[in-house]
Amino acid sequence: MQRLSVLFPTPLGCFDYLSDTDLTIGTFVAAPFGRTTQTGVVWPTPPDTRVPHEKLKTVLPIPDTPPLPQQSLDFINWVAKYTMNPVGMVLKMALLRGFEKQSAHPTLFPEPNPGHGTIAFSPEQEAAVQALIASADNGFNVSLLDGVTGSGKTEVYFELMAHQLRQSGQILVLLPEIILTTQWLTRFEKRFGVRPALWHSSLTPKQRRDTYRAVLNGTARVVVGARSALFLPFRDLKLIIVDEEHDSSFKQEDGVLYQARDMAVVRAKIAACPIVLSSATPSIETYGNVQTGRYRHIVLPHRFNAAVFPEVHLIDMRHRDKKDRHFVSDELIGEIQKRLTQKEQSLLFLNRRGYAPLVLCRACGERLTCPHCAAWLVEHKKKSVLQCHHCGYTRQKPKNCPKCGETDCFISCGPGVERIYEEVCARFPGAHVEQITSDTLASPKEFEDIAARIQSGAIDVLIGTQILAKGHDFANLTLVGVIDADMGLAGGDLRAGERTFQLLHQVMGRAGRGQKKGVAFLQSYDPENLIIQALSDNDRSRFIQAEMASRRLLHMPPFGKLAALIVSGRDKALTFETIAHIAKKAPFKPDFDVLGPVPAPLHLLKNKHRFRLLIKAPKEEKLQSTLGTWLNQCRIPAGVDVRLDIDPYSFF
DNA sequence: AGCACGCCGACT
DNA sequence: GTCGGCGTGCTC
Repeated sequence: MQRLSVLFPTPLGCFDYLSDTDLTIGTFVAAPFGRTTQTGVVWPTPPDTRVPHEKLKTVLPIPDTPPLPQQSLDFINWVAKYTMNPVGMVLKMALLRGFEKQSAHPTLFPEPNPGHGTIAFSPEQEAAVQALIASADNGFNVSLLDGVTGSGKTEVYFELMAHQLRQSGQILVLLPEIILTTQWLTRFEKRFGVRPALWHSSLTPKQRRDTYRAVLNGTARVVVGARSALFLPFRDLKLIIVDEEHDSSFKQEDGVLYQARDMAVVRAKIAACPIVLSSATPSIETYGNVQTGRYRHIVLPHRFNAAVFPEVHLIDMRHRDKKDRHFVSDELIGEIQKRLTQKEQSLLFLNRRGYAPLVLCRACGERLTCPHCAAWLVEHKKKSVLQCHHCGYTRQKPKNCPKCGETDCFISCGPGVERIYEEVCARFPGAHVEQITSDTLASPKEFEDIAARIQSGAIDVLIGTQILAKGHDFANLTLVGVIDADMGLAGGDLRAGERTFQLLHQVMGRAGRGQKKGVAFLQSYDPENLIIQALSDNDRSRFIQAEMASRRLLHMPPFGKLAALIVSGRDKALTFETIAHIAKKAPFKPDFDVLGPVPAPLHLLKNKHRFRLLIKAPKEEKLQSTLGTWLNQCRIPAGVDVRLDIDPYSFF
């Protein structure tokens, strides 16, 4: 009888069990746990001899299932330590509920053929390909593939994938969920003759199971997925690609908080394989790693087919007639008119769902807010409701003001996509106008349908949120209008400038992807702002230099480390007491700054009061161990939740 | 994390 | 008189 440690996908840590047969580390087992049987994994932690032998129960291995590879175990342990989460919670991300049973007719994943649809490269692309291939067999190394929109980055990394496919092993491609679209897959299929294995949120349970198994037994050679694909149990990983590496959706914002792009680099290191980060607007962190020489820089400076980045025009909204109630300026209206005449398409971008972000009483000024969050209710005219975008709370628009009782007194303030839609429809009654946001689209299928209609020319003006910013090229789209370029800059968190630059750059790049030249317009109330200026001059290096300089000055990433501590609870006083107590016990060290406590910008979320600390430390600081020792000295009362966000991206 | 047991308020 | 709220205790 062998005594062994078993880890479950729970925050509990390892439990000791017995086994009749010798089980290797990583074996999946069915273990009696309490009154149920749970699936766990034989873990390399030494068994705890203090647990008396007679308490131990016996596990059985799950039949016909290869063990979790050692590299997966190492990765899970590493991520747990780095993000300061229980190992079991990280294991939970690497397990698939219900994978134990096998499909009667499992989907097979055909081998992608590296020689299928080879294409001719520009000299620039060829050089990039050669540079990547030259170090492909040198074990772990990181390359930034840095190329403007339309420069052919995808084809370049496809070629590296082909090189790897001619040898052995598996390849992981991470994409932001939103660009896992037919268009990307079509390109893959053209190049490799088959579809890759996919991993994203709308797979069916069977697809999930089959894919998980195929990754585990090595028959899936190429897996393309959103961030969670990083935790799939690859048995022989030989290459990782992270496309759109700057994309903020790589940061997981609930449960275990992690940055998939950074963890992908760690995963590659564990696999001793190369990793390529690809972007037209690299993140400041990645750029920092290029400057220090940790990452190699491979540049594709030109658009393919001689297409150029659209000419950008700033529209200064400060000089408008005060009586003008429209949100789309006359200049932009004129440009749309031109496109309609020329039978070309226009895209208006506004990163705000609904009709109006705020509804207030004309009589007393009362703002309608969510009863569970410190947030305004957003008016949705189409569904004729008011909605909280943070917790989903929905209500009808009241007849009377809850404060002063006045009847029919509400005014809608500010624009959302629906309102721009209404305005454009009113201005161009004959045009085909369509709005696209996450709440007008029920499924990826619906998005494909709309994309096909855009492609066919059935739509003249598109109005949408960031769902439109990436993934699809529309050849006849020649005008992009950004309704509120300053929107993301408000609030001023650490990455506001970076996010705005990346998002708007990407949106503007949608114009002129075909043969015709594109134009972009930025409506701004702050046209002298450095970010807006860099965008309008299409001057990325100016933006990067300014951002780097300010981060260096403030000891912010990548020049220092950052962590956020968020304390939340139903009882406001108790929650504040807890964070005050934690703040008081903060270690005193040179350059170790604890800022706060402050109420979180969303100080009430889902009926929980929230306070924050921001921790700033030098780059050399062993942040996790310092935080661990510190928090171990703090008593956390029941009903209060303390979370750590290492390398935070959001500050709400 | 789940899921039990265990004591105090509003309903048939 | 019950149904059910969530407080704390346990899982090898």
